[in-house]
Amino acid sequence: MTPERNKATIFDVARRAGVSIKTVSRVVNNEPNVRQRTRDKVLRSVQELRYLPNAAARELGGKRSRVVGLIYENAQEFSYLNDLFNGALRICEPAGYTLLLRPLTLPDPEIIEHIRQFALNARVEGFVLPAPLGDLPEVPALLREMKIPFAAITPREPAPDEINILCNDEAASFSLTELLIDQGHRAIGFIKGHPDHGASAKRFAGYRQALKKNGLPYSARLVRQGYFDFDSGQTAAARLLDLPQPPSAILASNDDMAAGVIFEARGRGLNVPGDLSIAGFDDTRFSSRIWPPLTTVRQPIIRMAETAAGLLIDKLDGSDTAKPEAPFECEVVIRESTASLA
Amino acid sequence: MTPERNKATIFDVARRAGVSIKTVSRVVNNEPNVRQRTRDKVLRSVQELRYLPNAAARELGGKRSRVVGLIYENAQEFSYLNDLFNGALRICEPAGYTLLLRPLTLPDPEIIEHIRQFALNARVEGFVLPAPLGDLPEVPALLREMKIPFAAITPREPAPDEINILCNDEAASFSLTELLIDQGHRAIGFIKGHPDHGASAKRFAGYRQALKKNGLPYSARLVRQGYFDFDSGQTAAARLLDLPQPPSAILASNDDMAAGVIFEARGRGLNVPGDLSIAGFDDTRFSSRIWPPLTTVRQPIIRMAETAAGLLIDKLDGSDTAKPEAPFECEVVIRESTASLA
DNA sequence: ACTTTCATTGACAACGCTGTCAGCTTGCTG
DNA sequence: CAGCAAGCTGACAGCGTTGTCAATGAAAGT
Repeated sequence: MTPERNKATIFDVARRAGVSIKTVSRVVNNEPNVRQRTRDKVLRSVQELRYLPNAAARELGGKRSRVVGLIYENAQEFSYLNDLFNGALRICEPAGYTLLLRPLTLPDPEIIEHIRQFALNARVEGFVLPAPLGDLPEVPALLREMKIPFAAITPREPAPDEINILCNDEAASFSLTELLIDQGHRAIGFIKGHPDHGASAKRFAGYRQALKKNGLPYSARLVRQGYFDFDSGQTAAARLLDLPQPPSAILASNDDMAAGVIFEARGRGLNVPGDLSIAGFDDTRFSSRIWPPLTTVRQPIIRMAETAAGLLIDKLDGSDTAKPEAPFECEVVIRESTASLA
Repeated sequence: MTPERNKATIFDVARRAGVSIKTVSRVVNNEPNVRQRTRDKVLRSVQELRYLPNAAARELGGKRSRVVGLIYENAQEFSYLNDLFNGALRICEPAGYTLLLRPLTLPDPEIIEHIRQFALNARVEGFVLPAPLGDLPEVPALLREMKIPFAAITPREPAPDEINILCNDEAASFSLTELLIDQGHRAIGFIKGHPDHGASAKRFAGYRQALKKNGLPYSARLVRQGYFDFDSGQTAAARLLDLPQPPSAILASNDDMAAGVIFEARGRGLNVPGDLSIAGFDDTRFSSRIWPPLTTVRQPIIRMAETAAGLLIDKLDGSDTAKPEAPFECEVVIRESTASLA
């Protein structure tokens, strides 16, 4: 347990293994054309000396920084960001990549310049690009111009030649709406998400399809525009509840807005779910911690982030297995904010 | 608007300015002993070429990585982490430092090894060490052994020779308790925080002092151990409310637990704050989004993180102005979860 | 056995910066 | 005006890798 500082260089390893530094380099980088016996010798030497390649020298010599950037909209739900980061980190770290975060505040007229500076300063080799950044046309455009590959997480429209991580938002929204219909609800309010997010349109589409399939009329009066934040959810709910014939259930495009709906309902003395059923999307940290706990949809964000980072690294490492991923499955989580119509 | 890639090296700058690369290096690093005229010439050349020093070369040549590490307990409240990161980043980025995050899951018998590996792999020059990591004795011990300076945020006991960022937890807890007393509450329940957090003891101390100063008896029956998570808050609340003479107000040592208290109270059909006043600590994202919105205490975490990062960088840069910081002020935020006793 | 080919290995020059140290200026002292 | 210190500047050697290319060894074909 000597507290020895990381000291050994490639020369030490080479000498101990009786080979040249170049051979050590080959082994460490998993390059071909090294005899198995030589490889073993070197690996043993590496282990014994606890050799760790010097990242700075590696970058200077070889042009590869092994830095993956994760840019995100700062207004995003924290638990989403946390999952995103943890998932990506779980892949990057063991693969010897550094994961760098960069929050962005939208709207930002200079966003392109910010990203460009970040990419340059941090020598980012590839980006993980979560929604809604992948939906802003200028961001993918910039990255393509800079020839930096990226993995987009739930982009509005998947870019060919790039990595795309999708999930079946639409199907989940469909299921959630059907759940409410099955519970006897006929007038189901819907609060749309932020128009800049690709997910918004998909969730709305799922809602409409479920109505259609179940023979319920679509009424524009029951649909309000929201922006994924608490306040817009509350406002939209107020307007829905002010209708002469208010809905008996409200489906919000995310949990923050659903929390706003609950807030508004309780403020009016309404009983949830007795007087009003409420459902959301995302299963954020507090979805199960508010009263009543929220019926919602859970995305496997950690796994999506892992996959994004994994495919990105594969691409950076050149082991290009370019197989399009199947969409991830969202899961409806039924809690107590929804109930059968009395 | 040429999309020119970052190309210029120190040689290009030197040639254009008609000086040696060493002089450019001096100017870029703000070293002394450069005539003002020369400095200007170089700076102009730097600007014209949009010169950006190559970080890898800098580290390799100079032994300085300019990496600041932020390690944290993964179970921490997301909004706390988010503020922490944003605050630190706001200082690190313009100062030319890279801020690297590393979540840690506690308890972890190998935590020391994990931190050591991270420090070595990422060549971390200094750490920002938020609670509760600063309270684990082995963590500061390791960093001292590795001779890596750190800035501890709200550690249980400030380490001399290190940077300590404090806040007046105790005074805030005192104020919050007095608020309840002023509202007429006499039986005030208290839910302690996780014993590993230094803040827990301070918050508890403030509670006791307020009782004492106002001539109220301290009753151990009204105090329960919690662990900063929702469930422990709910459990503790259940036991307090089961008492033959339950409290009319409950003070939880953080908002997660306070949310648990609300959850439990509502589950029992209690009216908040009519039948039970509830207050928390931290002012997390959902404190104002649950019903009723929570009376709580807000720490200026962003500013604390900024200060931590700033002082740390000063230390790393050698501009050692070693002035002990005054504690930051917490602010009591009064919302609707507390009310006067009828 | 004698090429030819390909797998394996090594020597050495980058990579772009900082540290060291020596040399040149300048300004001041006596 | 010599002498000296302090201020300023530059030449050059690393720093620890990877890329290039040449050298060597082994396998395969004739």
